Amino acid sequence: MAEIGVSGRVQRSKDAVLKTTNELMSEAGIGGVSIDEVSRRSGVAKTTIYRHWPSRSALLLDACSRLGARPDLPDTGSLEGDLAALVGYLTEQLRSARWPTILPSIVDAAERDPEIAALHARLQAGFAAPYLVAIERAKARGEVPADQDPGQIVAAIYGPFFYRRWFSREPIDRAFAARVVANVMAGIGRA
Amino acid sequence: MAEIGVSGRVQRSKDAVLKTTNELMSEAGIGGVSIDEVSRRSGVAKTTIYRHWPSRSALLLDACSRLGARPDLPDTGSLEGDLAALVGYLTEQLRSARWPTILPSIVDAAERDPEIAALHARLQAGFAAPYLVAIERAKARGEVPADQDPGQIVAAIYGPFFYRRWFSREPIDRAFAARVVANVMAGIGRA
DNA sequence: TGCTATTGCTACGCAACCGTATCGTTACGA
DNA sequence: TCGTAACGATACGGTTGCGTAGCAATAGCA
Repeated sequence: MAEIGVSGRVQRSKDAVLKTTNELMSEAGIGGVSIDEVSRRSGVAKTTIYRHWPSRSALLLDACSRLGARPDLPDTGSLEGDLAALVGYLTEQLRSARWPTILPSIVDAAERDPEIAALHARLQAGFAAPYLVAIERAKARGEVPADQDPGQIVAAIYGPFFYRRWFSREPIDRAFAARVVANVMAGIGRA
Repeated sequence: MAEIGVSGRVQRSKDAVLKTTNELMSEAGIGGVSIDEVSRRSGVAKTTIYRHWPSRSALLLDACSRLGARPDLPDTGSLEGDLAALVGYLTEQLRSARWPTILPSIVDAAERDPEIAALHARLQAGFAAPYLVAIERAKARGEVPADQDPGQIVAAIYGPFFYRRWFSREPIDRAFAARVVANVMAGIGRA
């Protein structure tokens, strides 16, 4: 009987496959990942891969679902402080993390594949969550008018960052981040 | 001698191929376009396609380079008015045009393919241009402080729209558009 | 140590796609 | 009308990828 320990043989194989899959995704996009290549690179036999995932898309789904790293929820006492912290983390992630390279693939696939769309929605919710928490707290403190749409604020923050990262491809530094927050705060002030 | 008229035989073939390529791109993404399928759907023989484009990627490049429709440059006399007009056009495009379906593919490919990256940069410049013109005019009128970074403003506008369209997938209506412009104007006021 | 689940290896069959070659057939301008 | 450029149809070779099968090797628990 194979009572699978946390680092049993199965786990080691799975980990190796998932790691290689992630690397390949960031190098070649989702479309550039093939089981044969994952097998070659990871050293795990193709047969074994198919023993753990029923199909290519199942593996990709699995690998993608492990992407979003959550930031610690900051609680500085003011919305501006919380946003500054969150945005600093985002700036760092966009510079060094691996998911920014992969996300466009997911967005593209989500445009047509409903399964990927569902996955994307989950990731998206994870991204937005800490901002929504910060905004709700600010509302509770009376810092933000109750009729303000939180989604609008989140869009005003993430939007410029994502736009720069994937569309205009301009650099994203602290000055940029600070101005995004300042603009958002100005917009809230006048609501 | 084949003096190619505007609607010669060659042009008809090319047009049919490009049209089909565009349809396929919006249905299946760039990665989902194959020459065989384009040939089947368009009725143009594969051989003929290769007579006009040296390779698959050449065809895709060509098709993608014909994407961005330019809006008329508005000139309402105020930045807010110009932005409202431009943003109204953008809202309409995001709802009904075909390029929003295709652009994620381009963004994804641009992440790795330098040729697509160059194409993407050209498209991007076309998108940003009318906004930059409006901002420059506003600066000339003294409506916007001269030290304001135009790129920052463009990001503050496009960002939320693109974020909603491809990331949060929330609806984009006139109310949303109006609030984006209002936020931007508020941010400029405090610069 | 021995038994069993798990893995590796090799080899398939099948499909899709790229890009080329050949040759007969059409459209169209001179 | 007639000649040539452009096109269509078919076939091909090569590559890559998916997913499966069969069997030998191995690791790890009992």
